[in-house]
Amino acid sequence: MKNQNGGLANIRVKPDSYECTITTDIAVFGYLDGKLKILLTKRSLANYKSHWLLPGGTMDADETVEECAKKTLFVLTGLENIRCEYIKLYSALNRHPIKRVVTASFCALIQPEKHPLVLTDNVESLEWFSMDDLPTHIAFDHTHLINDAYNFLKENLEDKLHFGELLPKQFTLSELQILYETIFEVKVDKRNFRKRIMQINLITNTRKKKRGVKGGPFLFEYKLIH
Amino acid sequence: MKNQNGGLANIRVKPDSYECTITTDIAVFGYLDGKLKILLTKRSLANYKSHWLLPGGTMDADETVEECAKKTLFVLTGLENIRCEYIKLYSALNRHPIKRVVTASFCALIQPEKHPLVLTDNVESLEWFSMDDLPTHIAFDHTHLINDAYNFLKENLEDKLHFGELLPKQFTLSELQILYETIFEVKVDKRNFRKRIMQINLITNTRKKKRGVKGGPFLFEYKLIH
DNA sequence: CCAAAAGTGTTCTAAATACACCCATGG
DNA sequence: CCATGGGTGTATTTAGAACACTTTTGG
Repeated sequence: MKNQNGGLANIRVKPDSYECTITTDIAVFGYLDGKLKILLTKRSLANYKSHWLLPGGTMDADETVEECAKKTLFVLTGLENIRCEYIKLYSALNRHPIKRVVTASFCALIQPEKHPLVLTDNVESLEWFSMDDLPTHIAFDHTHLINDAYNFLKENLEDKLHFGELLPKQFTLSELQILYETIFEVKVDKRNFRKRIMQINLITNTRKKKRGVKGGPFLFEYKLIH
Repeated sequence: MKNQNGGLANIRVKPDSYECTITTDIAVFGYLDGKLKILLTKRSLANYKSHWLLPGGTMDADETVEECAKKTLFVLTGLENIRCEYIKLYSALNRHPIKRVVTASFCALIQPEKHPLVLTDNVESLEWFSMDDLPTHIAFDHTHLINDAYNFLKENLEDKLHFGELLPKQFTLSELQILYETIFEVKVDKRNFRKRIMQINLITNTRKKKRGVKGGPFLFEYKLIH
């Protein structure tokens, strides 16, 4: 029990108090080639050079952690206007080999086809990895961050079943079901899945049929406003 | 979109990067006089002097946010060996009138009778407040932190119904039910409540009867190991 | 026309809810 | 002995799970 210096807790402006680098990392998930993928960057700097890691960076004085996560994502990947959700905070002491760093992690869902990546010299490389085939060399504690993000994604989807960003604007119920089964690694009954998804009342039948597919399935889309 | 300086995101050791004060605040809930209460401290320093706020303080270089929350709680209130859970992170720019501060908030449940408070000169005052009768002058954005903590508490209890720390080791089912009804501000059916709580299989009937109460109710306690 | 995928309804089971009386104890 | 609170079971409703056949379309 250190630092019992009187009133420490209330002194939020104490000039000599410890200050810490805050970083953000963002787990961007996409659905590609029938697989759930995550976007990783290849590190070009010392400490874990050429290891893969989540896109992330240090927070500046004039931005919230969420703004930082979005800005960093743009700088590193060109991705813009992405909705992201805060996951959790990592404050263990040994996270970075050289310097103490506290990290806020975020999660985002996008449709890779609609969001082309832009490779800049800010990263050595940029790639979508299948969740079941992640690279072996991952920097820092990002293996944990990735797993935590995947679990967060599953919990959130299970509650809300809002996959909107992972699919094209219009999609068939089979496509939605396959996405569900891919993410959760389960098989579900078609009728029960449809009953459940329609009950949630988030998607609507456009009455248009998708051409080029046997059976002539209807196209659905997410309802506006929520 | 500022700070597009190359490789910023990967440079976690960049020497001139912004560093920020991190603080923790902890919402300690207790059940006293039939009401759910929260422990607040009275601020003795400039900026919101004599306003009430959650016990909190700045994180040091050698501690995680959770360690900081526990240490600070001890320093300010004498409370020790309290289990606490991380709630969320606050990083808005205007949270403190003078200095940028990023705060991690925590939640804890204790039984006030078992944990006497120790008033030191670290705080001006220290008091349990009913959740439905909070003081009017609350410092910083702690009104939000308090509400967020209360909602967090409710969500967690609803899932797990683990009130262990809020009651004496042994308690009657009526006491447990009244606590439930107090926290959630609802009335529930006695038989259904009992069915549900016994189904969860977290508490066990000691077969001892509580004396001094009409009807001679049995005393229950939480099972060990979980 | 036929193979492949889409669409659709009912039964069964489990969980949640509504509801009323008798029993034990303290005073 | 009586007033107060404690203890208990059943019937109903609702949500989730299991399950098979017909229709539409592409090739």
